[in-house]
Amino acid sequence: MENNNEKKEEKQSFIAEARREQITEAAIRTLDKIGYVKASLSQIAKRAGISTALISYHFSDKNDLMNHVLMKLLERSTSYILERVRRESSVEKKLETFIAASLAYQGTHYAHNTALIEIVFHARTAENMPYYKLNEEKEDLLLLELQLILLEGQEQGVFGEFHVGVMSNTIQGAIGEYMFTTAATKKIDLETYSRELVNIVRKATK
Amino acid sequence: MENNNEKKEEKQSFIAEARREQITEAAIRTLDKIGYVKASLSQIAKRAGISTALISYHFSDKNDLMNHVLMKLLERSTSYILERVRRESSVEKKLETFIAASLAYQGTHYAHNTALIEIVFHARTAENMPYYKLNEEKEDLLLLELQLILLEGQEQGVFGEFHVGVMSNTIQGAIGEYMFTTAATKKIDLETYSRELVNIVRKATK
DNA sequence: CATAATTTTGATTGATTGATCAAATAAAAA
DNA sequence: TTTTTATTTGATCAATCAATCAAAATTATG
Repeated sequence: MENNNEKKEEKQSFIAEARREQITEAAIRTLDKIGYVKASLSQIAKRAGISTALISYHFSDKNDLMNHVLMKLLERSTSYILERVRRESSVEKKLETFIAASLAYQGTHYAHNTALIEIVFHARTAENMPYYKLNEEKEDLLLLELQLILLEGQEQGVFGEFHVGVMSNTIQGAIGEYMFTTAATKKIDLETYSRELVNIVRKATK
Repeated sequence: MENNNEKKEEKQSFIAEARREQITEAAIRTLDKIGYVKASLSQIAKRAGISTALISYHFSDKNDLMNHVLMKLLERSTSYILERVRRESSVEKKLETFIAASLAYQGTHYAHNTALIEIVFHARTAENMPYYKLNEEKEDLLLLELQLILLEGQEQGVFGEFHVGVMSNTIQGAIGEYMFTTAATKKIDLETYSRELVNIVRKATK
C-alpha cells in the first residue's frame, strides 16, 4: 500500500493500522522522554523496535506523524473530560467537574501532556506559523464546552455577570499552569490544587 | 579576549559589550520571526550583519547566547511590571496594576514575548530538562511579588480566604493565556481583556 | 503451490548545523 | 612607529537528520 496521506477513509489493512498505532505510541514515549528536538525518526523507531524507513512508509513525513500524534492526544484528553462533564446535570456541577477532570487527566496522564506540549510548541505549519499561535477556535472542543457552561449558567441566573471569553481563558490558564509551575515541583498536590481552584472559580462566577 | 562564559564580572571592552548587545537583539528578532528551530547561528548572524564565527567568539556556544537572551528578556518584562506595581500603595491597586501592566507589556512588546516563549519551550539544561519544567521559584520575581501582594491583602483583611499559591497561578495563567488564545486571533482587545480580568480577580479575591 | 501485493530493512544521499581554526584586520599599548 | 592584543572573517569539519530506494521478506490471493 502506498503512503496514504490524503484521507484516512481508505481501508487500512490490519497490519498497517496496528503499525501506525505502534509508531504513534512510540512517538509519544519518545516526546515525553527526550523532547521534540531530539525525537528523531531513528529515536522513535528504536523505541518502536522497527527501522526508520518503516515510519516513512506509514507516514508521509515527520509532520504527518506529529499531526497524527497530536490529534490522538487531543482526542483522548478531550473525550476523557467531556464524558465526565456531560454526566452532570447542573451547570455548577458541570463547571466543577470540568476543572477537576482536566486536572485529574494531567495527573494520570502526565507523559501524554508532556508530549502534547512538546508538539504544540515545536510544530509549525508549512507557512512557518507555530501551532501555539494558531488556536482554531472551532476546533477547541474543550474551550467551546467551557464557554457553553458559563453562558448557560448566566442565562439560568446561576452565575453572575462576567466576560465569558476572559473567564474561560482564566479557567483554562489556571488548569494549564498546573503542569508548569506546580506539577513539576510538587509544591501543591493535585487534590489540593483542584479543590482550591474550584473554590476560587465558584466565587468568581457568583 | 577569550570567551568569557565564567562570569560577567570581567570588564568587557566597549566593543565586546556592544557586540554582545547587537547579537542579543538580532537573536530576539530572529526568534520572533522564524522561531527557535530555524534560528541557526547563520540566521542570527545574517540579521546582525556579521559572520557566524563572531557569535562564537562572543558567546561560548548557542546555549550561552540563548541564556543571555532569556535573562535580558526576563529582566525587561520584570522591571517594567514591578516598577509600576511598586508605585502603588494599596494592595488592591498593586494587584490591579500587576495584571494591567503584565498585559500591557504583552501588547507593546509582542515580539519580545514570542522570543521568550520560543526559548522557554525549546531550551533544555545539560541534563536535558526542559526550561518550562524548571521553575526556579525563587528566581521568578513576578510570581514572588504577586504572592506577596495576595498574602499582604489577606493579612490586612482586604482580601478574603483563598489558597495563595493557586490564586497566583490562576492570575498568571490568565495573563499568559492571553498571548495564545486571544492575542493572536485578536478576538478580545487588550483593554477589554485587562478590564474584565481585573473584575474577575477582584471578585475572586474578595 | 505460484503469483502478486504488501510490508520491512539497510544503505545511501543531500542538506543543515554548531563549532573550530588559521589568517587577516583593527585597536591599544609601549 | 612598533609591538602586542583584541576582533573578525571565510573555510572547513564532523555530526545529525529526514527522505529515498532497491532489494528482501512476509502475507494475501488465485
